[in-house]
Amino acid sequence: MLNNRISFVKADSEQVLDVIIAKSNFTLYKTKEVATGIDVHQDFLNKKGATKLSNQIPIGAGIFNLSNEEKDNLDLTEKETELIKPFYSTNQLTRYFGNSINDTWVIYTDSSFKNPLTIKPYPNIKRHLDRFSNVITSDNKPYGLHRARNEYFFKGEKIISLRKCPQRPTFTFTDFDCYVSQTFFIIKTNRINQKYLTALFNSELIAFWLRNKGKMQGKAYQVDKGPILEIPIYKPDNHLQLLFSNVVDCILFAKETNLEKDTKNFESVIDCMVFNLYVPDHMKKRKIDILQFVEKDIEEVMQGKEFETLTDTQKEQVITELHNRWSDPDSEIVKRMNSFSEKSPEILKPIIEG
DNA sequence: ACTTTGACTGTAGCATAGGA
DNA sequence: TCCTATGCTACAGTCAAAGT
Repeated sequence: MLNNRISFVKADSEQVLDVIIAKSNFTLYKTKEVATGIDVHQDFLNKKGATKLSNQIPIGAGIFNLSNEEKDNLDLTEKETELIKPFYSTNQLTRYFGNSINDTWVIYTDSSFKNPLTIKPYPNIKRHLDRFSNVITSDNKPYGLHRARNEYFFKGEKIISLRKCPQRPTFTFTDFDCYVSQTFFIIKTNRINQKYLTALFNSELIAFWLRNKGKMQGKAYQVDKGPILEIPIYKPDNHLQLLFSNVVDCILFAKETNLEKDTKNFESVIDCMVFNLYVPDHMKKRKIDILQFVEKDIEEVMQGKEFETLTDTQKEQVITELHNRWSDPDSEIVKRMNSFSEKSPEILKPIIEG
């Protein structure tokens, strides 16, 4: 019992969870595809540290993290700039969308910087860190981060997962270099469409699973590595992954361009598409399956093209048109979505209302 | 030697009490 | 009645013990 989580699950929910788990056909690799963020230890000077340094340096001064201004003031050489990486927090990383414009940087020194000789080609960074040497507690001091992690995870396409989510699980798709602290986990895989996976993880169905089978801290989701690895992932065929990916593209573009601040409509459709993936026969029998209608709408509106290949104007048109269709109370999709609880009291209702 | 995670600390924002 | 002080809570961020 010692290392197992205890969960208290209502009887009707238990049955639904069994259905979800039975659908799982994909598992993330424990070390190759999921990792925690950087353990910086001293990001900015805190009160205790300032006292230790005889209050010669103000509280809040950057140590391993730097503001734009602090970074500029260091007058770094080109070589030194290679060590400075863009650092992101919850300010930039939201559900689905991450803003690539960062306001904080990290001096990304790995464990090789435990050897003081390694810092030689970086004199300005050395001078900066030397000012704080008395407060740096890193295993890799004087110049290395405590845990730099495998840099592979911070680069390119990946999903950033917020560890503590007060409202609902928060997964961010990013395609730019993105260095984060252990506030986050990083999921990076090429075995499944990562935009599809972002949609799935952000969905109501997975939130339901995490509430019951994951870890909670009061009302907050604590999405640790264990729960991430145990999420019952269903990997559909490429065609369906692409369908989800196109809807995610709409959300990302809308959030990026502030086209439509509220993308809740698209997110709800994704929630329902996920239901359809996990209990297709059940929904079809009750005439509340929606995937076929979503597919038809997307095909009509995008005329068989991929979202990413459209011009910005076309993208805007696509989003407006889909939004119109998916918020029209007379459309088949919306009618079906609104009748889930009534038509499926034994499966969908516990998820939606649980 | 490195990773995970429970528990701790700090703090923003809100509510309430108390004083002018 | 209004303003300020204080307390409370929820969330965010930090750290080091325990685990691998």
